[in-house]
Amino acid sequence: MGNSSPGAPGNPPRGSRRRAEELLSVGEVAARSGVAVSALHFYERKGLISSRRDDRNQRRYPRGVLRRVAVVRIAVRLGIPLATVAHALRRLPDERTATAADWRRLSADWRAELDERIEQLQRLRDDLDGCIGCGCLSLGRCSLINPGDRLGADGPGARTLDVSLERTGRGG
Amino acid sequence: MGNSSPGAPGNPPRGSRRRAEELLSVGEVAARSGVAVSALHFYERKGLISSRRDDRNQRRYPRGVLRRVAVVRIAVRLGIPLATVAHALRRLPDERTATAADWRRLSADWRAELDERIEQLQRLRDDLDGCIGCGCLSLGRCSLINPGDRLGADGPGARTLDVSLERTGRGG
DNA sequence: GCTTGACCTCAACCTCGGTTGAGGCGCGAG
DNA sequence: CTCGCGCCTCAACCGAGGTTGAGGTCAAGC
Repeated sequence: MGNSSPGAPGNPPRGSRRRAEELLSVGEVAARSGVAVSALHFYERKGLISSRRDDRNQRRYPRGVLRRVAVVRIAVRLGIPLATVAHALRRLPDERTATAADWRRLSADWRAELDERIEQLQRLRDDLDGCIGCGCLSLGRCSLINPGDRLGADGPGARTLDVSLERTGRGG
Repeated sequence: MGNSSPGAPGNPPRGSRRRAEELLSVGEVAARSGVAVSALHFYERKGLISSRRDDRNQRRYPRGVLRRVAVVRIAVRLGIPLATVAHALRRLPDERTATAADWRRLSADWRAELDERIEQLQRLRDDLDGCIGCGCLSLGRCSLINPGDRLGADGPGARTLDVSLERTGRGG
């Protein structure tokens, strides 16, 4: 990132002053969105955005792409996997630039996700608070942990640390 | 995971009934903590836990390792990088099994981290709420996004989407 | 006395969200 | 004419957090 000035000296909208319908080059999108060109390519491969090509095979984006990119960045920050975002965005028309209702649906969905994640963290925090209170991340009593330490001195073992919350979803 | 029954038929605490000072085999730690053996090896490589070896070169863990593992799992769920956790845990004595004060310090630190992360998500949520209200993830007005879409029709470009929050810390 | 099972090591592979680099095209400026 | 840049493609790599597999040791059990 951090190359030339805006306005892209060289090629983009040859012989026209900027207009509402104007198409953006990848560099312009990068500059305006703050997202690296490489990331835009990546998003395109992942089906998060799409482009037409001009006579020189260069990507041309309708301005609506800025919204999409913004949405993608937000989703990433919310911890939503790109595949999920791609799925959601695929229901939007490529060209229609998406209606208010489209975005409303997405943002409402993510709001729910966010709520859930916040709640999980808050539960975790409350548990942690209990532990600070007792001063030991108290095994055996603590709701965060409950392996067989003091408790299971000889018991039938295999208590997992599983503390509700399954959203980490790793393991490949 | 999900192999044999607890008690590890084969080798572990040969010829002794379980006692408080007893050392655990890696399989036992795995069973009791719910963490895969491979992950325990991994944690050891990363300096999160440590083991002694018995006469057969097999890992033997003091029971305190269960606490450490629990703490590691919690930290992972909090989104704290293992390197950070390792750093924190390195200040604890390997053998001393850690005092209440040790854990208190850690949990207080992480509580602060957690608070911060919760706040970030809440800010995000509030912003998202505004967007649901206006129905468009409203570019140009929205505090989530502010690229040069309707606003910057010809302006000096390069508004990034940067929305406060730097803690995602990616980019390798 | 062979199999089974827990353990060992080391190396390779996985997903996710990208970045980096090599090699090439085409255009406009100097 | 050459330079530089904006773009193109494709492939490799990064770091995090592990998992998987190959190849070997050792003690117990049938």
